[in-house]
Amino acid sequence: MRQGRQSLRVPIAPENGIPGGTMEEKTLFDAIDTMPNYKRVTLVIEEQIINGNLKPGDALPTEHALAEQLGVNRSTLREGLRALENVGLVKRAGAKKLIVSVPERAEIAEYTSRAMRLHSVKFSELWEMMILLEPVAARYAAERAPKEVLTRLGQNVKEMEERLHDDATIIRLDVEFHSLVSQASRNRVLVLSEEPLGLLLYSSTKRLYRSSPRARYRLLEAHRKIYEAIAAGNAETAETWMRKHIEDFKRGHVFAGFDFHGPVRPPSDADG
Amino acid sequence: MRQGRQSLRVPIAPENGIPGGTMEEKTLFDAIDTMPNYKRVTLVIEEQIINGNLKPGDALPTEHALAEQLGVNRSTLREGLRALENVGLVKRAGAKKLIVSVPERAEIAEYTSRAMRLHSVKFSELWEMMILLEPVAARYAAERAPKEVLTRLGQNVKEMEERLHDDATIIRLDVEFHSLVSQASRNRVLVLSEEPLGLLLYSSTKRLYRSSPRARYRLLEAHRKIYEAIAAGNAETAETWMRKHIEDFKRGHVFAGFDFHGPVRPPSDADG
DNA sequence: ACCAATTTGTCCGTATGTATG
DNA sequence: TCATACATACGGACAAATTGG
Repeated sequence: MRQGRQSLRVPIAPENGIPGGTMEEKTLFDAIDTMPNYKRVTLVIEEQIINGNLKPGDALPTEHALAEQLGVNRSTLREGLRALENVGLVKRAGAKKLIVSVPERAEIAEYTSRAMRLHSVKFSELWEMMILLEPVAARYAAERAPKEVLTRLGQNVKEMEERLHDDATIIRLDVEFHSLVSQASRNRVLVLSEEPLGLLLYSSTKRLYRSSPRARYRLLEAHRKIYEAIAAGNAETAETWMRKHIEDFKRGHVFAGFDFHGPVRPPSDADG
Repeated sequence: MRQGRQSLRVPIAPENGIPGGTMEEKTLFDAIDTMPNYKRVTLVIEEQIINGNLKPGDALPTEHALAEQLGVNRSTLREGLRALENVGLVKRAGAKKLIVSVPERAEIAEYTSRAMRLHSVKFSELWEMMILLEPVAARYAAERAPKEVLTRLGQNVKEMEERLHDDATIIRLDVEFHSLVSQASRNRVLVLSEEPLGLLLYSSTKRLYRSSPRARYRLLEAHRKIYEAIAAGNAETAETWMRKHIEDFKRGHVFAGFDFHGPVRPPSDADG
């Protein structure tokens, strides 16, 4: 294959004179590459981003220019770009040009939660992680929460008070609350580990609050206590309440008849 | 744009009669879409995978067939496919056909660790997460380790004994050891959260063992103790030793003159 | 082991809507 | 307003590799 003879002029892209065959005549030139050019495009650009030659915010050359520089056709180049785009390493800035970017929290969380769902992780696995992360996040939050996150946390609680009977909203707020707590911990690794959990639980949580009318009051009360503890800088209390909250969540889950050791349900239908 | 008038024949792909403008003349047709077709291709296929209509292992139709079904040009379809390929949702099965797949542990870890690195997370953030996850992983491992993982753990320790002075190897084994412990915990969420940490620490760990000759002995000793505790089913001991191990790691790191609150270094040079 | 059909990888040329100057 | 540049999208083409007889 490869009609146009010009291959990528990149460090590791040999001219590939020997068509990647299945046999080896000599062990001299043992085995190598044969990687579609579109993939090489992805790799070289990715590399430039990772090693810092291309920094987030930098605008990429036009497709035409890039294609010419790399010595591939624009179609080929585009295939390579799409791959990067989908991973969040490049992004459109104004319909026109592409800029280098860093995958954002939300994207990462979505990617991870999807992966977990596809692996059919069990509710128990998820919960074990929650009971581990959330209380500590609350503790750190009480110790270090930035003012603006604290403010948003307060708004979150208030909004939940006001819209306590709007199912879709309280679940969104619930996920957001926990995300905010982790953000308040000022530990981005913690945030990136916590956020996918909320997304994964989205659907089962929805079913929970639909089936148990009193659950939402307990939810609100817990959030309020946790928020107050964090706002007061009381690490112990924040952690303790969060732990209770997570344990309560499990009880509610089991009580509502869900299988603790069953797989987390896919978000299937009606999850706007 | 969009020369060929035929848009995707998918649930949520409206014929898009109104060119996506920036103004709205009526609130009647409020706002929507205007999404490149290649992206829709990505989304529809992704959706089919997530909701289970396409199961891992299933072979996708040929590009020609797919393009026809979706009503787009093959080039467009390919762009959409590349995006999926890069995220691990589809994969090549023998140069010819694409099969649906689930992103594997390794891929997910790589993606996540790259994202964390691009976010310039600090060593302190990483370490806080380690001191949280690793001891618990060790505890669970002691309680539930499957035999084969236990075996691999033993092999890991033995191999480290034998190749204690091969820098590249001990670091690989170190990362592997912790990954194995998390796998032994039988909690895949834990695994997916733990693995990226090891990858991120790769480079700084390497520098650590180069600069501190005695560190590797402490490393081996700790791994041995942890392994024995896990093998004996002694949860307390396993957890305790792991905690010591992680704290020791921090001490070594600081002692070697690294900035605890500095960013984790990029893997830059020489990281085979 | 060879041939024929299929499929992928790659390229070219072109049309069109949109944004920028 | 108009011209230009650029991204999206299409159609057609062909070489190489695979697959099935």
